Amino acid sequence: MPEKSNESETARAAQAERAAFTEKAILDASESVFARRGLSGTRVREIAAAAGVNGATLYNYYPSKTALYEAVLERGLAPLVTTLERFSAGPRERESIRALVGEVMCHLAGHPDFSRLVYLEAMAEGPYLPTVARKWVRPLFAFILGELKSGTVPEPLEEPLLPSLAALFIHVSFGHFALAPLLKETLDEDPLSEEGIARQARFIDALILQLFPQLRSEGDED
Amino acid sequence: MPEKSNESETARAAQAERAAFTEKAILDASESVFARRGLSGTRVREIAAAAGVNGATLYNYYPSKTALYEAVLERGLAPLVTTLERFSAGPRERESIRALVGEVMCHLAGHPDFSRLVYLEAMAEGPYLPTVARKWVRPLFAFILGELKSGTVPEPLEEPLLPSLAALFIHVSFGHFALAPLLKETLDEDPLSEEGIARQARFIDALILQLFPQLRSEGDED
Amino acid sequence: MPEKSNESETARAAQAERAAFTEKAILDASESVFARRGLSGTRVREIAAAAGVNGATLYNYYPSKTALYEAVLERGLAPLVTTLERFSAGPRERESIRALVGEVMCHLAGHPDFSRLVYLEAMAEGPYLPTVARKWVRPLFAFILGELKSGTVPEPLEEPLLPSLAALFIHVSFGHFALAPLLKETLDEDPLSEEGIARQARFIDALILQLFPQLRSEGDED
Amino acid sequence: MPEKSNESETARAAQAERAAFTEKAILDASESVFARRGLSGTRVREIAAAAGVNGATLYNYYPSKTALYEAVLERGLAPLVTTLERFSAGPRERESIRALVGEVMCHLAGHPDFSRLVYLEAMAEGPYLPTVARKWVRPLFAFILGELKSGTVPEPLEEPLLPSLAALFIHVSFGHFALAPLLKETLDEDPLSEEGIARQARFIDALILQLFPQLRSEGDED
DNA sequence: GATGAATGAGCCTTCATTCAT
DNA sequence: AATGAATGAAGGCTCATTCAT
Repeated sequence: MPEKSNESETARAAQAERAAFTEKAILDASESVFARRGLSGTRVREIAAAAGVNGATLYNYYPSKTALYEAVLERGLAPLVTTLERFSAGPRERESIRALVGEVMCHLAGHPDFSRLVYLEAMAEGPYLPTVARKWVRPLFAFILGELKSGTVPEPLEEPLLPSLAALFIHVSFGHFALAPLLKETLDEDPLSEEGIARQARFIDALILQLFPQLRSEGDED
Repeated sequence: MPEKSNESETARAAQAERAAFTEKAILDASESVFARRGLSGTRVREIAAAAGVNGATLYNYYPSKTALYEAVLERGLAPLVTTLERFSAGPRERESIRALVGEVMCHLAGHPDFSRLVYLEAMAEGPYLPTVARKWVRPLFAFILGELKSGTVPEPLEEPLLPSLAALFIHVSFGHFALAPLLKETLDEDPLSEEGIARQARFIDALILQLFPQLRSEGDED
Repeated sequence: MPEKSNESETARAAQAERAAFTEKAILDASESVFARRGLSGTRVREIAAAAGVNGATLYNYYPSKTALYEAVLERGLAPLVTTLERFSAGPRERESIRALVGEVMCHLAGHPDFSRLVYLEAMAEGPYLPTVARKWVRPLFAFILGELKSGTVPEPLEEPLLPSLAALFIHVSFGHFALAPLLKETLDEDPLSEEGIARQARFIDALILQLFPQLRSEGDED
Repeated sequence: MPEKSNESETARAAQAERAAFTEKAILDASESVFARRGLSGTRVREIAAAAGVNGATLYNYYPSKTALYEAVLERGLAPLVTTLERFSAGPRERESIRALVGEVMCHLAGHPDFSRLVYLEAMAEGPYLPTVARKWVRPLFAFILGELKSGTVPEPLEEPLLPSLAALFIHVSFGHFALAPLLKETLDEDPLSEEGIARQARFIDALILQLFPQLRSEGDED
């Protein structure tokens, strides 16, 4: 009996591991396909093929295509939210924005398809847009605007333009990933390569320094 | 007899006018729906409903949903291409970029859905992406980079970052329209309102001035 | 006033002539297309194109595709029925069957598509099949069987096989036209050419002579 | 474990059997409907209904209506081709034609709809006509004509009429099935009944004997 | 847990038909 | 009489989803 119990325990553990593996494959495949085709444009069979499983297997993990989409969205959003909360709760330093944008870029580098999901959802005016706005964009804007007001914004960027300035940071970070295929087709290099992402990160840094000259220190200028 | 000829001519003209009206309605509706749902995500019946015609009527004007999509893309792209050609052929002036971006923003204001189409096509890595890149983005980058190299770029923006700088102009113009629903949900105003578009145009202007201080003159500063 | 009357009379006559011309074009086109595609398989636009008129024009002459089909069927059937009636009413002669088959072949030569219509209708078990059977095939069989019984049928063709013998005449006449495309593809000549039709007529003649030796006379044997 | 393996093997076999059953039902239903309505005239929903499955299920087995049509054609044609090849390779005997026609009639009796398919395809001048001609009719004619030339053909059937004589065998075999509905409507019995088919076979036999008197032996005459 | 078979709903497209001119 | 524009009703085919194994 105990052996049997052991056996079944071992078997159960193996099965659980296998299930976890399958689930991750499904989520990864979903993220990739949803990012390219959108919710209504993706076919579950395409996801299944990309995940290497049968179409029916998806339904052992998620009750519907929509639920799968929500899971992908949630998985991509959560770390960003956490990061932002950490920054918001932490002490304000002169270059908080630079640091935050750096971390965000780093996260997006690991999930390069997630940006597209957000853009797709925005453009489709989809049902998850309010959630994304509430959980992520609104706090982000609050953080940035808080920084900006407490800092000194250079003359030409008057007060009413500050939201556009905040949005700028989304454009150059998320937008870089969203537009990547177009840029790749235009320039002769892949914006999603390590090199390309690093360069965009440096660009954002330089942009910030040029926009807020008071942030410059000796270390930035070499 | 001349009356009869006149009659039938008039009748034919009236019919042609009606057809032109219907075709424009179809194109406008298509632009709007495609921009929200993408090519594969839109249902022709939704376009037909938005255009106020029967689903079958679409096929009297365009042979397929795809052909309709291409027509919308072409209609949105052509004026931009023309504008860019005019600027490229014309004399270089100090603030050519400002002027060009201004005109582009103005065109986009009239076709606020077109930007989304471009983003969707980019994210889907669709079959028309190469065309968009070749006809529009590549010349645009050539123009901007030509300006930048001839002008003086401030220190932090070193040479390898120039493509990112060029892309910045797409992000703040097209990106503004593409992300509009998300911004609307986040801020409490519509980025697509006349006011919102004007403000973004002013922001771009200010951004340019801050990035290229040598462009500043007395007129810009008040 | 009288002139005007004359004018309008002339005009009316011209219009009537034109209408008659159009109607014949429509019927001819219909016969050709129906014979190839069947009732449900033909598209009215194809008929219209073949007739050189607009699709809507058909409806000025016939209320529906079905009505057009009936008209074609009737037009092809009527002369055959008339011919058969003439033979049935006329005096019996030794080679009545030979003469009748000859006339039928002659009519079919002028309407080579009509045979296919009959075959299509038969194979589809269409709604006009009973009509065709009643008006044409039943009287035809009655005539042939009347001849056969009055004549002497050679030994191997016993009584119960007589219907098959009657059907044989349909097979070699109508069937020749119906199968023409297959025969053309198989042999290297067109069974619908004048030469091809004449040869089949001769074949039928020879067949009859071989089946009913007592019909032979000196004239047939050279 | 072996039981489990057995179980799953059994299960898989059962599933395969079920699939084979469904596929046969689909093919049978297709043959029946195509034979009546032709390729363009049949609705896949009608086939599905006749096969007792959902319309979408058809596409689990065949990628398109056209592919289904081709499969039906192939299934009907293959045995005939095989039979003919056997006869062509085998020794020539006096009554080869009689025997071949007998076997063909026997096969057609089992697939009474197939003849109509061939006729429909011929009349429509469809895209599969060349295939049918090349694989079946051409070899058949070659066989028959080979027999005829080696044998003695009676006087009235001169050389140039031999192709018509070969075609006669198609008319009386395939044509019997194709025209069956019309004959049924005309006579008062079903040509597709066992009795009807047997009688037509006997008729063909008698026909041959009457056309080629030298084939007669004592056995045939009683 | 995983899968092949099956299906109802829906999508793009075509068709026969109508109507204003 | 003739036609271009418009449409309701399918038609072929796909898709997300279910179920038995």
